[in-house]
Amino acid sequence: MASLKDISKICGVSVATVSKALNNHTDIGEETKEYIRKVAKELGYSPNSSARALKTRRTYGIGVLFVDEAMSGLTHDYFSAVLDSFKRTVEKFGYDITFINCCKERENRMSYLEHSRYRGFDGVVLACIDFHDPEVIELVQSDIPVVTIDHLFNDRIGVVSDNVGGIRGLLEYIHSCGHSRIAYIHGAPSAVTTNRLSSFYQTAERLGVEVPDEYIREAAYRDTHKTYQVTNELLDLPDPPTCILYPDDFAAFGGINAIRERGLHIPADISVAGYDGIRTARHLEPKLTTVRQDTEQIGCVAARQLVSLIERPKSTLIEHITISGRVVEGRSVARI
Amino acid sequence: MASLKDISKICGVSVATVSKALNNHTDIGEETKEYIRKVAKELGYSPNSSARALKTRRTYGIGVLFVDEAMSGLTHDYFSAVLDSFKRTVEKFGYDITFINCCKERENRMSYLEHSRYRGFDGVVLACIDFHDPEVIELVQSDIPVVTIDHLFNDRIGVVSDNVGGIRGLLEYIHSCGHSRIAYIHGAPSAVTTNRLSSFYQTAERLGVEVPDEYIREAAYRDTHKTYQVTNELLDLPDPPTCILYPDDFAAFGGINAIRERGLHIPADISVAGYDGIRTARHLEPKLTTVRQDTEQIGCVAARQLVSLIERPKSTLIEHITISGRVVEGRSVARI
DNA sequence: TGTCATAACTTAATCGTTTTCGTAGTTTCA
DNA sequence: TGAAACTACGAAAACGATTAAGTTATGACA
Repeated sequence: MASLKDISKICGVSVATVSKALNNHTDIGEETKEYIRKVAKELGYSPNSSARALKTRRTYGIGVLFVDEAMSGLTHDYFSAVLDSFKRTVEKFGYDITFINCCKERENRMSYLEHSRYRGFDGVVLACIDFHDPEVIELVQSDIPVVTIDHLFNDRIGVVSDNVGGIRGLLEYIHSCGHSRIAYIHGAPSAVTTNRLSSFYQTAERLGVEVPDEYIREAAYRDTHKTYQVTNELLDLPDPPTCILYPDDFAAFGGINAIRERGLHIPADISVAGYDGIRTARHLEPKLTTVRQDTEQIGCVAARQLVSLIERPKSTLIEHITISGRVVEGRSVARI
Repeated sequence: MASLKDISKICGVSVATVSKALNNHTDIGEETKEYIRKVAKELGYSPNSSARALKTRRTYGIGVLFVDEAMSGLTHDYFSAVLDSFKRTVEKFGYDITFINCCKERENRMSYLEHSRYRGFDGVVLACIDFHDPEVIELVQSDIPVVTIDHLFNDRIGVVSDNVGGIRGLLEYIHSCGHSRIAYIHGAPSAVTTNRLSSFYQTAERLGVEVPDEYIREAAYRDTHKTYQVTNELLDLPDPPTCILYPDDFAAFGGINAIRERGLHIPADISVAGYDGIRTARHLEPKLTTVRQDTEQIGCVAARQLVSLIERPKSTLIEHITISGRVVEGRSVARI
């Protein structure tokens, strides 16, 4: 409530002096500063970020855009972990995060870019979204500093999980366990999916593992119903796989349920593997063999890159950064 | 980038006219409005929320404060579900949410209240936090509209899950399955814990279920290690329980692992129940018997109350609202 | 002693909006 | 026909902060 003007009146100095004193400029006397700080504290003064932003054109606000096909919102295990790390990191630099409004139903809503301009975000981070959406493209191509997660644009900074390496490692591990009939239920088409899928084929070929077409099935990320269904289809094949890879850990639960409903046991009768390494999967039986994505690192690196891009645009390299995950050996893949 | 001034120059009218035209005031001619709107669109005009906030003293921003003892941040299943619902609801009313900085390690950080004033939040929502923290109290007692979740203050709006009814229903169900040696591993002391615990004792007494002191143990919410340990203690008792209640679903996983390590089966050898009804628990085996909290409703009601408090302070009742959950019958409690 | 640098302020403009209070010009109506 | 009422717009002040440029007073130095 108290403003610089209030303090200036009490202290008998100009508003400018108060501003400079509180911002610790060098051209204000030490005792004056002390006095002003004391009065400011007494009045419970708190700066007004709106006024400051208006003048300095910096809000210290970062916009977060996240939409996944399943509309999980904040309940998305992988994203919420990345975001939490991102948040903690930018907060260290004095930034706050605000969500870019993504409900497309409102009449008279703003586009992502309009919303970002309205709020004056210093930068935005995009994750898990439909990167073909014209509104997303518009935002990415704008002059607002942007970092994308899990999708790359030519001339923008992007942080991706090492999907190629992840699938490679996972497949190598499964192969080393003695499996050669390996199915892959993958997620809906996207850059991530493409990378994982081609890594799957490539690695399989290198290992000499044959991949029949009917072993490759499309489902969707975080969709337990689809994986439940597709798993049943795979199990009904005349020559069913001995191991099934799922789009992610959560989606794997759907497959696991399908398997168990048939009275089959994991991994005795069939092996399964997930992807992500979500927290919950670490505490469950059978402990899921999966690729743990380094969400902490992804969020942190994305944050540092974005802050750097905002504060030192000239000296910030526009690069694509890959964060490697690691294969987590659970108990869901049998050695045969 | 374009401002009202830019538009006013091109249109040959005053800035005031442009402002009023774009805000659809009645004292501007229809054709003038049309023209101004057209030019605004051509220039890609977007209002500046900072300037608007400075003048109107309304940011349409809502602060979110959330800290739990396990520092789960956004990865907290229960909270993230509530928050997601809260977010969707306030967005419908034109508000955006921003996190109140909660990392207490920074030198020179702002208190929760200072941060809220700095950002000029129109209101704040508090959840799952340590309500004894002086900073939290300071924020709650301030003049900023506030809604608390899962904790009640006398003269503030609060939305709580019906913990008393939840535990009652759960215990009644378990009792109806034939159990009478029921242990309760509860969370760390808090209002929520107190309610659940007293409901447990009350219901047990009404049902004629005896509760030895050694059946009531303290662990912590979302802490699988503690529940793992305490579960072992319970199982080592000369007269172990036939059913164990856990602080929440996630914490239950720790107990489940302890049980399984002893070669015991759920629910054949021992029954367990959780609390929360988190998404993941719906897809797991054994499907956990639990109390599903209505996170959708909690978030939505909290949001509506807060918006009402902001926009119609006089006519908004300061009330405590209880949202009831429901017992979800899984397969983790045996009928004996 | 006069000049000049330095320290410690102040003045005033500005950021982009909103809003109150005018003020012309036009219409209505007795 | 003249007063009253409208219509459509403009002038200007404010919101709270920052900052470039200007202004004193003081001390240093040749």
